[in-house]
Amino acid sequence: MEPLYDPNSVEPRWQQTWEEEGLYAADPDPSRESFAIAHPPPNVTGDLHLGHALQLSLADTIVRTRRMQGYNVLFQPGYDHAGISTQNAVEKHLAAEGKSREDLGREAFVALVWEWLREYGGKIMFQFRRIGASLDYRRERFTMDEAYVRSVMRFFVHLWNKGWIYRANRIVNWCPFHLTSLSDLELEHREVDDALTFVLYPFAEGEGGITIATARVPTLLADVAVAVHPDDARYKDAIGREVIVPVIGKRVPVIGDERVDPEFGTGALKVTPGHDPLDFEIGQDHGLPELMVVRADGRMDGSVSGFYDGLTQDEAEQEILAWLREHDQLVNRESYRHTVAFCDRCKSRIEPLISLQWWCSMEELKKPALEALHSGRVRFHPESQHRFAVASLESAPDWNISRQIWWGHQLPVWQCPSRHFTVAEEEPAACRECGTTALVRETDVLDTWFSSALWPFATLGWPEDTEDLRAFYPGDLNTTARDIIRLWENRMIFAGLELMGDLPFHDVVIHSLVHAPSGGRMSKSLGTGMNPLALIEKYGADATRYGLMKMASSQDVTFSEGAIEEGRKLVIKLWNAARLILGAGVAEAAERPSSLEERWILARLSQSQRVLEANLAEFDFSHAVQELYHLTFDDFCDWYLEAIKPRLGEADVKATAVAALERLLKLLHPVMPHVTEEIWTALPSRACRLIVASWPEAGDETEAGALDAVKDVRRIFVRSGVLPRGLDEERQRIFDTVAKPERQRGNGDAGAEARRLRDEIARAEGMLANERFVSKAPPELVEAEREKLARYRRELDAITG
RNA sequence: GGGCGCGUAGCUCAGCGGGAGAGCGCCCGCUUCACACGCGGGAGGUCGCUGGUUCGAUCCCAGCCGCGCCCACCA
Repeated sequence: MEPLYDPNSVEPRWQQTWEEEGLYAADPDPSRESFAIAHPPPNVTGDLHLGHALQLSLADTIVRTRRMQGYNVLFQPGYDHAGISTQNAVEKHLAAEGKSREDLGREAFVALVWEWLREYGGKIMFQFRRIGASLDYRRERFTMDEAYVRSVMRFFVHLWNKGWIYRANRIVNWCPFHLTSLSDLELEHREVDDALTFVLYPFAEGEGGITIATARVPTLLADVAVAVHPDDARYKDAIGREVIVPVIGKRVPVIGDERVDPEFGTGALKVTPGHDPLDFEIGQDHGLPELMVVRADGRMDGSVSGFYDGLTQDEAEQEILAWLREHDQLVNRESYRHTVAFCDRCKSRIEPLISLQWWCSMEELKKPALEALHSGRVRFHPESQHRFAVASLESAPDWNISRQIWWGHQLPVWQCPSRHFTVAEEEPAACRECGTTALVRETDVLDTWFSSALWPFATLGWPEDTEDLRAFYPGDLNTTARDIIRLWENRMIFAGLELMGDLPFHDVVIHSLVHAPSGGRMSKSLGTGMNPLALIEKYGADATRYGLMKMASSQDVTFSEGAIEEGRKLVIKLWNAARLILGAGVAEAAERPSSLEERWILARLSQSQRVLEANLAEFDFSHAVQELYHLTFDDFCDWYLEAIKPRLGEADVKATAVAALERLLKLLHPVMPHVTEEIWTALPSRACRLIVASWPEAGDETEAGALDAVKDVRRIFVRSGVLPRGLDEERQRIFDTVAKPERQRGNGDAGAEARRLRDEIARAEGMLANERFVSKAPPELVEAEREKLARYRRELDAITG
């Protein structure tokens, strides 16, 4: 074995070998229990970021463990077409050439996206390979594959036939750049400094008027009422009267509505149902019309009001302010900081507009999903996220499934001139109602998450009844970040229950979000991103996997390179330990312990394995990984190897060491697959690749504490410089091999340990002298304290003689 | 405004009712032939603040203070 371990030359070699030898491959095998993870499909135009790397490391660790445990494992890879995101990326490219998608037209633009994807898309799978993710790459799927499109169409038709899809005018979040509606979940809210303008609306009859406060002056052209709280004494008499909207001179009613906050502004609200969600609701309940004065592109529309057609909103605002000043109706204007919605993809300010959209009713879909969540048939980890998933599903509003963009799954809806809808998976020849062949397809595309919802089974061939589906559905686990629980997790759950009649998985791991060292969110645009490939190049994939998993303890975690450095240390340490054991020549692997330390390390391996298995079962990756670190460093290397080093020439000692190393490698493999496989090939007894070797049976742990007494003895010696007396032969030997060098150096602070013991004795005596402690504390605790006291006294005697 | 979470050694984090821990960093000593990518030792914490429960609280409860993320129609 090479003295120096170079992950960059070893790791890619194994990644290639495993894949070429078909060890990642999952094929239906009725003789074995299956274990399936449909890995979250990244954006096809995406790049590997830390979140992916973490997510992959966690899932791959579970996957590799399961594979070794004999399960028929499917780890499903693929991409998402990612609607707006991808369209955006391509449009940016176009913009660089001074073109827009309108210049090309829809068909040419979509063709360009495909072309662009062939060139720039799909890079991320290479990066997935580089981190060692054991996905079945033969099965790569894309949410726009021909077969996948059929699944999506089937889903839509299914929902339509159930009567759950409908069309309705709603106020939507409109992105004036993308010219599409966005769901609430595609927004980003930011604080903005605006002006709050106080405008007088004079009464139509008589003196005076009502002053309203607004942050969006131009929309007053679309006002249809002024609303006040019904109990607001200031305006009690105004309800039922009419006021005149400035500029346009229109008479509108004053209405009472409880949704008006009397504390805000003047307590009077201008009602603009066409441009504000709250106003829309109020308008609906009061039977008011919905007028619009802002166009889809964000500019003013004069067709209704007769004013400012084509002006920007800022220009219109200036015009209106001038008019108000002139007529003495501008009461006040103050600076105002509030949160405003922006498109989370292009950062344009959202326009609330009324638009005709397609919706999917959640009423029936969410019932079985909620039942599954409540009963725990599907469980989110940690528990707090389970509660969040339940709450967000319970309150889930109807799903706006249409988007007015070009890249995506076009709705399978055709309309005839008589406005009949024909919904079908394939293009119909004629209108289902009137038989005309003059059909026009709906131009909207589906929300990206509509297709994502099918990921766990569309990738297996649904709606066909495939062998893959029977073998790998339902799956087992999904790993994701908590920001897409509502977008994706909940939807996969109800889609799976509805279409497959079963859950897509029973466990959902909500992993940590890794923040930049500066504390904030990691994001490329903020310049706080971190490239995992750079880390892999610097430290190796094994170390990076280790480090990321070590960091993944609580819900938000600050990135620390030290954790990865620690992983690197562990890799190197393991490598050198293997060199020591295997360096003396070939030997068989057999557990033939003949001494205390040998029995001890075998017991420790079993004990540690149980801890590891328990940690993984709870998806506690951070502790799992730390257990492995201490097992390897402290116990295996610092104690066991140091103790047996002088006797490694003996056949039985070496055979046992090789056997112990084998078990250690198996436990480490799921976390650091490459270095362990590399060492494994040097073992004399290997019968197959480590990646498919069988997971060990945890054995007897009873000897795990056997060396503790020796460790204590050594500690006492090192600190006091005094050799304890009365060691048995076994301990004396271990003491001589491990602790002796210290004595020869004459290191240690003589008497320090004795002082420490005297302190301990005083503390224990003090506790036992406390009557309330002795009488009220649990008896076993008191007894334990007595035993400690006795032990400290014995240790002190051993030192001082 | 609501939800979730976090404040423990210089840094990143464990521990969560009975003796303050790890890794990194720092200091001291070691080129002992697996590993200086190493070994051994050490310094360094009123466990955010204030109350409460308890014989006992870093740990449980309440209230503050600070920080992060997610969500939200106060115009």
